[in-house]
Amino acid sequence: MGREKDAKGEGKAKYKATKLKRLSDNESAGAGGDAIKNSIKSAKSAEKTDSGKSPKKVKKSKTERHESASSPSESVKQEPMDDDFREKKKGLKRKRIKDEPMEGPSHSTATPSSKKKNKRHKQEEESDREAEKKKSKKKTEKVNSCLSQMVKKEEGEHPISKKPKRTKEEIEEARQLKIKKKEEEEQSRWRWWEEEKYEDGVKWKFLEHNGPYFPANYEPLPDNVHFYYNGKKVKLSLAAEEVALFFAQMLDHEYSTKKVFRDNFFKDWRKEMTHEERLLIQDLEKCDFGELHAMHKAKVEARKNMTKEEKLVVKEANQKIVDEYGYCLLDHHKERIGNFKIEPPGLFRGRGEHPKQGMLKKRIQPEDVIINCSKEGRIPIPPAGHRWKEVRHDNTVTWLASWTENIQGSIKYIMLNANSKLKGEKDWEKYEIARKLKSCVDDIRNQYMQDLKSKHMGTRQRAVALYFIDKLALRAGNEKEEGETADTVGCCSLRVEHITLHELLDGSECVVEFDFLGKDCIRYYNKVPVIRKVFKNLKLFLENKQPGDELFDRLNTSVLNKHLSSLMPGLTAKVFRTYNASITLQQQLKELTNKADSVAEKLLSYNRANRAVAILCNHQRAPPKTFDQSMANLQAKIDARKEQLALAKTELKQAKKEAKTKGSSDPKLQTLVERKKAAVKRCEEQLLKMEVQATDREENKQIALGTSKLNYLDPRISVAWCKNMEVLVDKIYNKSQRDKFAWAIDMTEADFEF
DNA sequence: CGCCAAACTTAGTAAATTACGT
DNA sequence: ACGTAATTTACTAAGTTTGGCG
Repeated sequence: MGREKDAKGEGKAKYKATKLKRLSDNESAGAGGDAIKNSIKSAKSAEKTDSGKSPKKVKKSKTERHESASSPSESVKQEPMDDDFREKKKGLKRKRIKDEPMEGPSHSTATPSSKKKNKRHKQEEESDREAEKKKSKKKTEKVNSCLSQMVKKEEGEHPISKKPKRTKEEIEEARQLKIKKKEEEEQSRWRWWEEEKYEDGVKWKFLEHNGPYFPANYEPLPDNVHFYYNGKKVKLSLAAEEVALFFAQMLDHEYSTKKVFRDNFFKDWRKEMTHEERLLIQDLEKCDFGELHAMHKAKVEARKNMTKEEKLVVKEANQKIVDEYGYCLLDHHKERIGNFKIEPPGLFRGRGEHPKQGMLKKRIQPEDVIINCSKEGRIPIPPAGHRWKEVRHDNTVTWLASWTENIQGSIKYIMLNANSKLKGEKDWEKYEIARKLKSCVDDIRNQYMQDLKSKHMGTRQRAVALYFIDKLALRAGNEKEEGETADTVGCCSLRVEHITLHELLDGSECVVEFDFLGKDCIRYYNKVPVIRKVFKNLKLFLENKQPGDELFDRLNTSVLNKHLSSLMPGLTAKVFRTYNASITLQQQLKELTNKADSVAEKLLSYNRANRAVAILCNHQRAPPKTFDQSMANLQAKIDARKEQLALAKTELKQAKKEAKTKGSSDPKLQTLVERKKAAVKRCEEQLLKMEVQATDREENKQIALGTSKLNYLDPRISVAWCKNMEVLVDKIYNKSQRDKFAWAIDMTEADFEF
């Protein structure tokens, strides 16, 4: 699929370096920390979608924010490092822990884990290798018989006795079962982090799966549902009807009213029509999808109103699909697949002002799909009457199947779940690289501070960009093809129109005001005091440029990353995000939590530390639909509780008075006093808890914590914190997060330092 | 070396499920 | 027991980085 590439390079105003200014500031660089002090009310783009070319369109409705004028010089505190992760990525071998107690260069923290592991898993103490073999055999069988087992299991239990309330024993039994299941799961978990890594690019030795799951074929409309054109009933061909229904289903959505969306849809829809249909249907405005829309709504409603039994049937059917297609066998271990379903056809909805919104995302056929698996072992069977596009056996990649999507012409992959070895190992490695950056970040910062004074314009641009990436955790910012995607930028692709320089703003000198749309059209708005050298460079970069010109005209991500990797193997722009996120969490946790706090308070602090990171990384969310409502509810509850507390207090006083006057010897009165005291205390605690909750929720209104938790924060920091603070890991990680971070939970001791 | 396809991570939102208060 | 709110999972778009090729 040829993507047309055209006149984009044209506009690059190549900037001639003017004379070099000697700048005299010598503040040191520093990152991460500052942003935290920013007020929580970060600006979610009011006009998330307003991305147009016109300069500064976005800029109007900024929430006034007063940045703390914290000097950028307070750099992140450095901890002594025991880590010496130094060899090149490629030759990385992980030592088998039990065999050789590991002075392994790369994963210093694995050592403590081995100790613990020995403690915890005495049962498996037969020779490691033997156990391995046994396990894998068992697993293989398990995979095959998995479905039947599951069915059996359910039958075995008390088939959830219809309505009758369950007896205490039954509840207890269920609980026991849960515990048992949990243990079983723990037992069968693949502890890949204790195994040796494969050489170089090899990702697996054996891979077997059932191929992707295809969405059901299109069901034609029932006879009583019609499409009308220009007021006349029109029976559409199957293909055209399917696409019409896609549109009808979106009629409630705002974007079905957008011009670009409608135009794209109509154009693509017409491509699906027969010649006759195309002749007839020329104007979208004359199309009446009313009955299709109504049918869809009725279906949704019906689904909602299904009885318990019906829902159970659906659930079981889904489970069956998961059992059959949701797992693969990778090097003798059963692994969950992340996205085993082929994406169903529909109308493309990009984010923000996407030029391709509304285009038809086509149905994928087996003939479009490439399968990747072992040569030996079963090869997935394509759906009846079909064949695969290709079957290949490439063990240097991690995907099981792929296809090319028709909107952008990019490849989509079917890959493993986050709790798999392949994903986990990579994740671990990511954090090790970030920790390595910790050990040399000072040098790198000194270097780019020097480079700010370089006589080469390119070098200075690189230095300023790096300063932003480090201090503000901006993304690298690849260039994008105009017209293919929404107009968003990152660091290297910033344009003149995205920053405003203020010699003096809100009492701070040298303030850079950023306002641009980043990934997913999320607005980045920030006013940041920078060091003078950076400020002066920026002024220089802006000279003789138009708002639409690139700020860093001598720089792109590839230049930047090449430079970075020369400073430290494995270093790229995004490592700074990981590093600054993780180091910020660690530092904030240290600052905010006390061992003496209650669990609720500790968790609030954890959330706050997490939030500091989310703010740094600009992870936003739409305020929940019901936010104001639920906030009001909570407030009402707090008020009610306050009243109750007041009442309890007067009662206590009353009781005390009585106890005093009517002879303090009366034990009944004494216990009454005690009881009232307890009530007051309980009330106070509950009130505090709710107030804490309210604070937490309010502060979180438009901040998304999940993204940083899942992708930027070294889980070992959190696990170590839990150990130190005696907080259950379950309190901060839910089930799937615990699965994803199983490696960290298993290997991390309380003394872990990022 | 620049360009582009490939591969993989990161991202927000919608749907589904579970928890919770009445 | 039931309806609502909160949480979790599913989904897939949108980034970054690498490496091969002309």
